[in-house]
Amino acid sequence: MKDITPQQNKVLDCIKVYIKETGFPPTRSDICKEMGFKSPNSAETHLRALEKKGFISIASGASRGISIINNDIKEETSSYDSNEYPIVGLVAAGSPTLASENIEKQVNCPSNFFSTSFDYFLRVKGLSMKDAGIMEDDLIAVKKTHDIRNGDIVIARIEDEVTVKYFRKPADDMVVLEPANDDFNDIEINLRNEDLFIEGKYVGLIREN
Amino acid sequence: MKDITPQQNKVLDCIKVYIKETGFPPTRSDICKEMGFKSPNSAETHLRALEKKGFISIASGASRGISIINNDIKEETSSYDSNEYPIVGLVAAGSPTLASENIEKQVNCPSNFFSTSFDYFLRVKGLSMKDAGIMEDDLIAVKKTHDIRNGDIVIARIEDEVTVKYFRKPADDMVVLEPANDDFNDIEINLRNEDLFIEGKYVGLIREN
DNA sequence: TATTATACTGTATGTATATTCAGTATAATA
DNA sequence: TATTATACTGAATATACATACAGTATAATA
Repeated sequence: MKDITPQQNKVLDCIKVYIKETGFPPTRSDICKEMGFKSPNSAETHLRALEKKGFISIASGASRGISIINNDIKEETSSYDSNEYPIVGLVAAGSPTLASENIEKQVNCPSNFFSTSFDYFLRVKGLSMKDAGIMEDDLIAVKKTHDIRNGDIVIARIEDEVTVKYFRKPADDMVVLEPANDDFNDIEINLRNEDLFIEGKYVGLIREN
Repeated sequence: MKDITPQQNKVLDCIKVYIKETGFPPTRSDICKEMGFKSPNSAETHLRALEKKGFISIASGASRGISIINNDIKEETSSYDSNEYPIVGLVAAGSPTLASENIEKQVNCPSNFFSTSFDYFLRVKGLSMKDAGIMEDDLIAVKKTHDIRNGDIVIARIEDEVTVKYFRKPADDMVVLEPANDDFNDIEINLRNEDLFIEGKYVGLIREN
């Protein structure tokens, strides 16, 4: 993308405004009216410059054949910084895959809703994290990551069993998954014998009453 | 909005696709190519019908002057049905007013985020509702209402003290506010002697970790 | 110093395009 | 049964539009 001149930027803006207001691009003549030009060729040369620099494309022969080339990545994510996030059911057994059959529904949520970004929601089953304020049917926001520290609440999978627990690693070959409920016992995993997969990290919670 | 015929719907779709692909609306002739018509008047009459029924508007005299009229309410409410909601700090004493000095910040949140609509977020202080999974610093979504049932979690104010508790009304002149934590005691209010104001009802919760 | 990019006015022209008019035919409504 | 809406073909035409050509002027590059 080459540098745009202030005047070319004005023309580009005027095109964008025109499209927003009418639903279709302006003619050379329309641009002249907006910009105060007296010759359609003024618009034409600006359009050719904008095309050359990659800001627009011009359909040859077609009237109003201007289309804005959107290479502004910010634009797409900043204005409506909301996304559809899948809710995955935490079934007693099985990996919480994002395959459509496991997705309860999609919810709209601002992507900066929690200070940490996240990838999906998991519906909690069971009360093993009750004392951490995580109750049955709560939705926890999960960030897919392997950057886990002691004390983090993680979504872990042992064989086919998915669980939400506190993470602690007392030794290189050992992980302890601790519930936040006295009625449950710690899960000790010897990494030499057993397989442990960390699906992600708990970064936030949503509950509906 | 009148009924659209299947053929008119096809034409409308083809216009939408054309705009999506090119960035500008089609001519009558373009529509003919897409739809297989042999006369531009076929497109013209469909356009007039679509205009009459309110699906598009046609700019007279302009080439490619078709614009899609978006009266799809679903579209508007599902995509960007988001609002700014204030976060009010639950101070140990004082009403959680929406006056700006009490507003921690505004957060963007889809207004249909919880199945029940709500008016503001309250930042929780203390652990009196711990066993209900409401922890210190959680944000609870509050709906201003006086429609309270036994067992609802309410935001109540006694004199200048605001608190979140289970609501129970064993008699006409008595209200019991019950914590969800054995370390705390029930609050009994005799409505004849004491003033109780119900600020609203707890309808949802958000926690950030 | 010559060249190129920017920034315009002004005129001209072929064609792209909207739009009207004249028909034909079918199904739905009053 | 008459009327209206739908769904087309086919031709004609005024004009909306892109686009090229001929200039003028200034600032930036090579």
